[in-house]
Amino acid sequence: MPKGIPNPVDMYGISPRPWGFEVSLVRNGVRYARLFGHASYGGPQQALRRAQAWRDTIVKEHPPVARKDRAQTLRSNNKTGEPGVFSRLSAQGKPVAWLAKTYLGNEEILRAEFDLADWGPAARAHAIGERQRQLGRMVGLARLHPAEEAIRRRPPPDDEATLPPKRSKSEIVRRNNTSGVSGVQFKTPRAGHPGYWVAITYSAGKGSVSRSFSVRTLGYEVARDMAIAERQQQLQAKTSDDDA
DNA sequence: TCTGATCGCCGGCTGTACGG
DNA sequence: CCGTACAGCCGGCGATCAGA
Repeated sequence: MPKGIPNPVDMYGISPRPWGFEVSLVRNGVRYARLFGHASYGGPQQALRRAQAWRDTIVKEHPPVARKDRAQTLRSNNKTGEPGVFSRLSAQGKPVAWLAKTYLGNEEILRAEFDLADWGPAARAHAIGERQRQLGRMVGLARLHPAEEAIRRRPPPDDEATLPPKRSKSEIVRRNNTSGVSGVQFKTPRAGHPGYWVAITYSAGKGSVSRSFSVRTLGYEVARDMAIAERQQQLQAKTSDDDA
């Protein structure tokens, strides 16, 4: 998707990633971003639905500013101190008239001009008053994306609870995992060796703890099951340490 | 110990709206 | 018609973590 062109409605604020989806929205200069990995949310479809649900809550919690408010913020290039009010100069650089201008939409731009020749020094005040009347016709919120308003009106989905909860990193079985259990590996140090099962768990700042279960003494199945049970214990020790 | 995957964070680029 | 601000989209960097 090229830059600047809005995403399709379903994908508003959502960028596909090789590993999942990224949601990124900006409201009033504040950025709201979160990542939804395939692995963490139980597959591409579930990750996308989680991403869309989170995007929708952000859209609902942070509606765009009212167009009327936005139109009244003073810009850095404003010279008159009054948004939407400016003067027209003659070829010699002398003020000829005061103008009030308000952009209501593509087809409707309000303009009023107060010539100094007709109004004298009151022309500026008239332009300011006219600008206020013009703002009275400006309604609605700033348009951010074709999908934005529809999302804000949409009721929350009722099936969100049926989606699987987010999994922690240690629960994720990686694509290159060969045992089917994260943190559990089967190792054969050399040809002819019957091999052994290893349970290994990493904790930040404390390094890894691991324990091996020999196939020669326990048998393949028992060694594997014991390694899986050991991994469970390692995860429990890790999370209880985190709580402490 | 090395390598690769996940993912949090940040900033650049660009289109649109709007003032001048 | 041009300049500016804002917001969306995109991509990179680096930390964390687990597999090899």
